[in-house]
Amino acid sequence: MQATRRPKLSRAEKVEANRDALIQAAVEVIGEEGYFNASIQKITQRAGLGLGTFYRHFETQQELFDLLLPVKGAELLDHLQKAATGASDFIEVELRGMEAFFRWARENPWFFRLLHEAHVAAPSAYKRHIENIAERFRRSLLRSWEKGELPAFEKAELETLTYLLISMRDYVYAEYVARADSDDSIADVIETYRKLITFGLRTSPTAAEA
Amino acid sequence: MQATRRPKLSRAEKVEANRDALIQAAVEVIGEEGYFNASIQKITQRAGLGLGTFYRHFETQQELFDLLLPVKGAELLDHLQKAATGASDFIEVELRGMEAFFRWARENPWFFRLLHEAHVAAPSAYKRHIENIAERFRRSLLRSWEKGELPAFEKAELETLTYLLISMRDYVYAEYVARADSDDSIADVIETYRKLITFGLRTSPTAAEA
Amino acid sequence: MQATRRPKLSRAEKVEANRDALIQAAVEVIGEEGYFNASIQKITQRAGLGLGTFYRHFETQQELFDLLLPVKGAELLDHLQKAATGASDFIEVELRGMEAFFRWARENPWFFRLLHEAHVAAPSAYKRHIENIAERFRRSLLRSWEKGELPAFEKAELETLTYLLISMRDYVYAEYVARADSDDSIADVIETYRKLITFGLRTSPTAAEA
Amino acid sequence: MQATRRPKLSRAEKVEANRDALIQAAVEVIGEEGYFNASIQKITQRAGLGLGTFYRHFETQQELFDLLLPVKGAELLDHLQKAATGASDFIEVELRGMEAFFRWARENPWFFRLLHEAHVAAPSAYKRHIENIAERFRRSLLRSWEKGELPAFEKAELETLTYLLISMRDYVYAEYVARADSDDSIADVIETYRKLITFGLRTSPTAAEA
DNA sequence: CATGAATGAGGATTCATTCAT
DNA sequence: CATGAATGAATCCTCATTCAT
Repeated sequence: MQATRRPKLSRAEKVEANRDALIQAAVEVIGEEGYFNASIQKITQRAGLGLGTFYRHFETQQELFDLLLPVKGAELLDHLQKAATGASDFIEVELRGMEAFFRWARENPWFFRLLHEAHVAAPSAYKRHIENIAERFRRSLLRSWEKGELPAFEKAELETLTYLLISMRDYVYAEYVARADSDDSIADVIETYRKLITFGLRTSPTAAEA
Repeated sequence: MQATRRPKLSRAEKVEANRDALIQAAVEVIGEEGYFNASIQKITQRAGLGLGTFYRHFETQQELFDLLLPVKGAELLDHLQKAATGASDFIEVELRGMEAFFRWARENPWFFRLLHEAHVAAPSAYKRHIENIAERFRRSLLRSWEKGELPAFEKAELETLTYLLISMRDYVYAEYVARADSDDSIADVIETYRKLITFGLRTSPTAAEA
Repeated sequence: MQATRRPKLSRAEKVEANRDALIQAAVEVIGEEGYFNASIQKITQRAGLGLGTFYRHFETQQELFDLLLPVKGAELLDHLQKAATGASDFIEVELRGMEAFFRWARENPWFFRLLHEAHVAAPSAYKRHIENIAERFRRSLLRSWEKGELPAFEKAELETLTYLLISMRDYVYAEYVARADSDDSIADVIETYRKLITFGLRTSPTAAEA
Repeated sequence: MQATRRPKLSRAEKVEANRDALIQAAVEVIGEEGYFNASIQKITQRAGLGLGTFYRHFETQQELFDLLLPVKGAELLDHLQKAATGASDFIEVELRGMEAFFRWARENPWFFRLLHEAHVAAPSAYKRHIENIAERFRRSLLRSWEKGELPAFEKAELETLTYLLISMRDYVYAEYVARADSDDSIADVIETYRKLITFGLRTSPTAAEA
């Protein structure tokens, strides 16, 4: 808010700012061209820094790549955390989180490429990120299960359920990005998702809710 | 030493054989080391051919990469086609297909890496492959829907349903690969999957089936 | 002598010729600028070849550096071999070899830098080369010793003698290079060397020869 | 904690101390890793100073490198000076100097690498150092010659003799370093050296001494 | 004077692609 | 058609040096 803080940056703050600039630049370059084409040249150029500066902050290119998803993923999860508070049951939590994610993804369009290519370009980071997500999901599912919200499943099945739901969600997210223009159609996708996780394929809602 | 039919290869057949050898070699190298490390050197070496021969069959490396998933994916789909015949409803078709896939994946361990890295390394091929799969899925779902097997959903929702189910299935497949050793645990994963798509999260099976 | 053999170079001969060109180019660049400044860029440029061609012949820059002294050293030793034949005693062998070396060094001015910097830049090659030289020296000394030409020394001392003589010779060589212009002064250096190894410091020639 | 004289350092003394620390650090780093790997980073780190401080004392890295051998060589020569006093003839001076050097080299193990790599990394310093050594040698030889100790040589030959003897001595030194463990074998090397410079190759000691 | 963050020139190496044989 | 030698653009990384604090 205070517009004129710029000259107040101390030495250490500038270092930190450069590091952040490099991370943000990397994230954007990867979003546009993929990990493979994200040369250090391109990253430092976009950050407005000299090539050599990169190596004052990261030992290797891979070190940075392995950092991006954890850092940016944590920012995302923090953001989603807030959105979910106050939801009554698991499905509501899930659908609210989805909406919050959509808003966030609109501002951070590089995120999907960063995430998906990490599977190949930064596998350990990818696993860590998925595990972070799964962890929250798992806890959320467990709470619901303990309240009796998941009558069809045994406790031991929650683990598998976690990953099945994450997989679907990932698809819905991808669709969201693909159809970023039309808010209508994405609403339909969410609704179909809601029905599938609520009632499954076979049961007619009316029968089940009866 | 055994002459075994070698001289029977006509000129054109030899060309075809070399092309196939390159495709198979590529698929194996990628399975072991990923697209990024699948240099043309390595591919031609494994195919037992000269480096330059590659360019007799493919204009660029990317052209081959873009070919692999469609070619190998089609082989897979042919294989699965047969397994599904005779199934009575959608869920049975799906579960039978899964089993058939597991058998096939055991013999073609390179497939998952080929598939997943294609998302990054050969995006157009990836999309085409997903589209091929979706096409069959969609038709299968439509048939079921027409028979009234999916009472909760409208016709327009089948498209979304297709991708949601593919996403989950992909996860189950990945789990299968990860746990290649233990057949037990994978059966549990399938069972959870079956319940989720059959009844959803909320409904207790007994209630629904009643 | 036959001026028009050039087009007769077979495929394999051209490869060999390129390899030789790289070695010769390296040797010259090192002679002029030292190992440290002998970048692959410079070497391939002087050889009239593309940068990448280097790596078809040598795995790394160090591999080439480790090759140079052995290769060129062997050429030198072959050259000296011939010059020594027919000499009667050790000292005559030594002095004749020196002259032959001087003639060779005039045509191969890069040799000294190649040799001396190898101590730092290619230590293993350096050791091998010194050992090659020592080997011949040692044998030559032993033959003389067996003929009673070295009355002051026991057999066990020949090893040390070998290296002491090599050290001095190296200096005389270095002087030769430094004074490449004047043939007179180098003759004086040789003469002083001859007297030192013949009579030592203390003995007057006349007394000893009496 | 112990205040030991630290506060006594004046401004100028502190500057001097830093400069000395850099020189000593450089000498040690070079002794361990060679000139080529003696980055300014490493040198300043070992000196316990900031990287930039280097440039308060030396204009360039090369300037420091060119300083080291002269500085440390002078320290060595001062040390040897004392050892030689009282020797009666040239050969005794020489052998006493050798022993003194061995003792010094044991405490300053970095010296040989500093010296030998200087030939490549700091050629002008190398020449200056050799010249310093030669200067003392030359004077020593001249004194002996004037006393008639070198009957076989004319005055003009002393120059060459100087360098021949330095060369051999250098070899004996190198051997000393290589065999740092065994005092016996080094004594044998010295003895062979003594005989060579005393009697030459041809003369039997008894005959000559008769 | 001391510091260390920033810089970018320079160098080794890889690999898709071309082309003469 | 098959081959593999030659090519050079592109990339990562190092490190001496500069300069603002």
